[in-house]
Amino acid sequence: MDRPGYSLEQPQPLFHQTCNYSEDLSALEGSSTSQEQTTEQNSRTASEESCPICGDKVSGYHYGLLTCESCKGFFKRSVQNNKHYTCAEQQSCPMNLSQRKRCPFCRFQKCLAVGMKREAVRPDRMRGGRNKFGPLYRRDRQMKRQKANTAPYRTERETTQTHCPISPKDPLLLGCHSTEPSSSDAFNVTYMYPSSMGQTGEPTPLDCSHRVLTPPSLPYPGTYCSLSGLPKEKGDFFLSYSSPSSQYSEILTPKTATTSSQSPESSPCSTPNSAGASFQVFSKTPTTPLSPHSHSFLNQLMEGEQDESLLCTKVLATLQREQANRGKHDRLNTFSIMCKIADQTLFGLVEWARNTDLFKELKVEDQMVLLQSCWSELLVLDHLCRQVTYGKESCIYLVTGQQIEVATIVSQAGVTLTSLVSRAQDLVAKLKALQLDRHEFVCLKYLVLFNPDVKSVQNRKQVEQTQEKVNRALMEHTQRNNPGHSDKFGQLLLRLPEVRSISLQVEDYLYQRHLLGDLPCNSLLAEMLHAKHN
DNA sequence: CGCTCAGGGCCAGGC
DNA sequence: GCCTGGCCCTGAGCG
Repeated sequence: MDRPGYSLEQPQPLFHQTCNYSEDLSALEGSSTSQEQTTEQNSRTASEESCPICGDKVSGYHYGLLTCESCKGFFKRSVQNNKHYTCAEQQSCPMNLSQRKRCPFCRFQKCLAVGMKREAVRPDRMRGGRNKFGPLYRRDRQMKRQKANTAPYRTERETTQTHCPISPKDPLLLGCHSTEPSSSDAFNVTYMYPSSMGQTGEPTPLDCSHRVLTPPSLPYPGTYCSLSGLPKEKGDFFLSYSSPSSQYSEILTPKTATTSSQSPESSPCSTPNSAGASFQVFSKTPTTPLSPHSHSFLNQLMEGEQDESLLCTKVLATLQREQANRGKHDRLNTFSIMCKIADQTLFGLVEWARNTDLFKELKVEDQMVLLQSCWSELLVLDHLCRQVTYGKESCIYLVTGQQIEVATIVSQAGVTLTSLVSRAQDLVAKLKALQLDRHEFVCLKYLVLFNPDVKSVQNRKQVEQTQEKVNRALMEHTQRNNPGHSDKFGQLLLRLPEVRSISLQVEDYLYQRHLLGDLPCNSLLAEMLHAKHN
């Protein structure tokens, strides 16, 4: 499962990515005033940084982040002219100075993936002035200045010890610099770090310059690390996802089809599509051209896909913040960490849904009831897809890039959890056998989301029509791309009741833990559980 | 009120 | 004829 740009031989520690824009700034010297220094630092910062899309020289902030002049122009033209590109390859074309012109599709996807904002392109084409991101740009600069000012300290830390700003004993968040597992480890977890982590693990809103996004999210294996906080008692372990402390109502309500002024990419939690690369492992991506209709519709469905590396970055950053805010003796236990991870993932899924054009066409009330109905199924589907994509047969692959041996979980978890794990693994095996590809996975997500059978949906017909449309697209896609496997479409649909069943079991399990007071309050996960049980 | 700087327009060059 | 990308213009916001 080699992936371009990632060495399997030389695992790098977490947060090893350095921020090249600031490394040498500490060496600034002379008699300049602090203000002059700042200006100089800023100009050097901008001029020395490379464009996160193509690596060219950055010319300033454009549409949300520091980019080169050419990507600025490309992005502007693409948005202004409402371009719809297609990729002749596997939607994972290399993007650099010499190859950026080859595939506008991948270039545009990367623009979105690194955080360029469509809404920063003015619909009225008015010239001049400042956009609404001004304050963000300023904050970004301030943070970079801070990084620049602390460069010597940071560099020293990087080379002497862990790169993790929090407790070096933190089992889940610690970079695996310790090469030997602690003897008290309950589980050994193979760490596979994302390359896109910032130095501090705190992604700044606009600072995408130190991210390596495409090929994205291609973690590399690290050394073994411990999960010393793992269950002392059976059942103190939960398998899948996590979410942030944001309030559900806040997340869901602001956007409607007509009032939304933000494009999908504007959301701090949206993770625009670069899934093409994330799914390279399938390599069974369409080789037969689709009909223009289903091709464009499928592409539309794919557009809002989350980028795994960004999600990973966000989840890790949230976990680190959480741990950093806690005392040395107040560490999150494993179950809480898993809940946080699930909470973050769920947050990302809600963002995904909210940002899809089809979903935005629904009334907010319908959006809410649909999400409240299917959130756990989306989580399960997401988990399954991650396993199909990255997971080894005997391991559970977490969104954080970590792997946990199934046997270890089974040996230490309670009955319910063991059952959940094995059911999920069975389903993973079936999906692997079916050679699920990313288009199919996305269609399944839509089918789960647009469920006309949900009670109290007001515009049932609209939901039904969307589901039918996706259904048709999925059927056409599977028929075209699997001529020798005429029943793939039916087989895929047959997996959905299993997903549903597992998700109900997950909900029950979580609710039980919630009643025991194990579930972190103030989480989207808890809110969703409450919404359903009320 | 002048300066900054990010978005828009223009246009030569390349394909 | 379309796309690219470098350069310049514009003007809101800030000090």
